[in-house]
Amino acid sequence: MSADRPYTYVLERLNAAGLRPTRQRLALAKLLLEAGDRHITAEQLHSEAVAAGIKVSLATVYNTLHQFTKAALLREVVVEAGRAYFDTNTSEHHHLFREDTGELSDIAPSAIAVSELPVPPDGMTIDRVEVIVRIKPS
Amino acid sequence: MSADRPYTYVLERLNAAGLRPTRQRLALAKLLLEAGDRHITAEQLHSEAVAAGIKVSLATVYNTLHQFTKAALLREVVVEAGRAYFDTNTSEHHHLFREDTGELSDIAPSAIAVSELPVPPDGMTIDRVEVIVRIKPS
DNA sequence: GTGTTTGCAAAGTGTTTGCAATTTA
DNA sequence: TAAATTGCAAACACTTTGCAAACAC
Repeated sequence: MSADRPYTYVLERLNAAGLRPTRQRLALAKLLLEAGDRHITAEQLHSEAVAAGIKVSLATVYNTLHQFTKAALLREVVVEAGRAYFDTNTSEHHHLFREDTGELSDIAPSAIAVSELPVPPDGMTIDRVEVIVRIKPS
Repeated sequence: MSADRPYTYVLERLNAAGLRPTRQRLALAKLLLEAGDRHITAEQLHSEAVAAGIKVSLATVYNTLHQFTKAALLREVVVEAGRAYFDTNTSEHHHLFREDTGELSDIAPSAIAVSELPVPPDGMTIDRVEVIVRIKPS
């Protein structure tokens, strides 16, 4: 959410998804989308929101994250069993995951070339291809 | 664990990891490694073991899976938040994941070419590169 | 015998859900 | 006012842990 398109972008997406622009959703969208590309868990976002004085429950944060994901404002990334990360970068790209800290960052799609993808079985289509580069202290 | 190396392989690995070849560990190893490449969750393996008349608790299955992973008999694969899969194929390869059924299968490393990997930050090394091709009904 | 392993049940995580109260259009 | 949304607490699925009994060497 850059300065020159204040809420229009979010409002459009919410509207397209049939979601009312409530106080909580707008506040969370602001936290999520104003600071550039982010990778965040529900707990982290909830803490941030509370710290910022936004009255919102963890349950609503979870609901909102999933609604935003469905509305294409976010993308879910699975790197650790038992923790869901949400990525504000919804364009095609890959991930670098620091196993010691749980820190997740983007890798530009151009930085990794994936070729010769398998042909999916009949009646199936490729939803997406994820590349996760896992790094750890050497 | 093929017919011509009955328990030697498992015994060696357990030994190398300082793990005693107990009834439970040997039985689980047999289930895991005798049937070729498998992708299995702790619950699934526990069910199989119980069905096969092996007396083992779910806690022990979890412990054993992690010990086997540390001993390089298994590899853990993360494809879904909140569920851990263990792969009996420990060599380098990629995965095809059916999002509707949770079914996981291997993709030969030769089937996907990953190039131009990013250089890890200082003091970090690439632990591994995972490619997950997610498919769903079209 | 001594140290390891097991099993149970309890505790822990992260996430989802039911429902009354609140808010939005 | 009608329908959507929220918050709480309870329920959930999966996983880990503490500790006494059982087992391996």
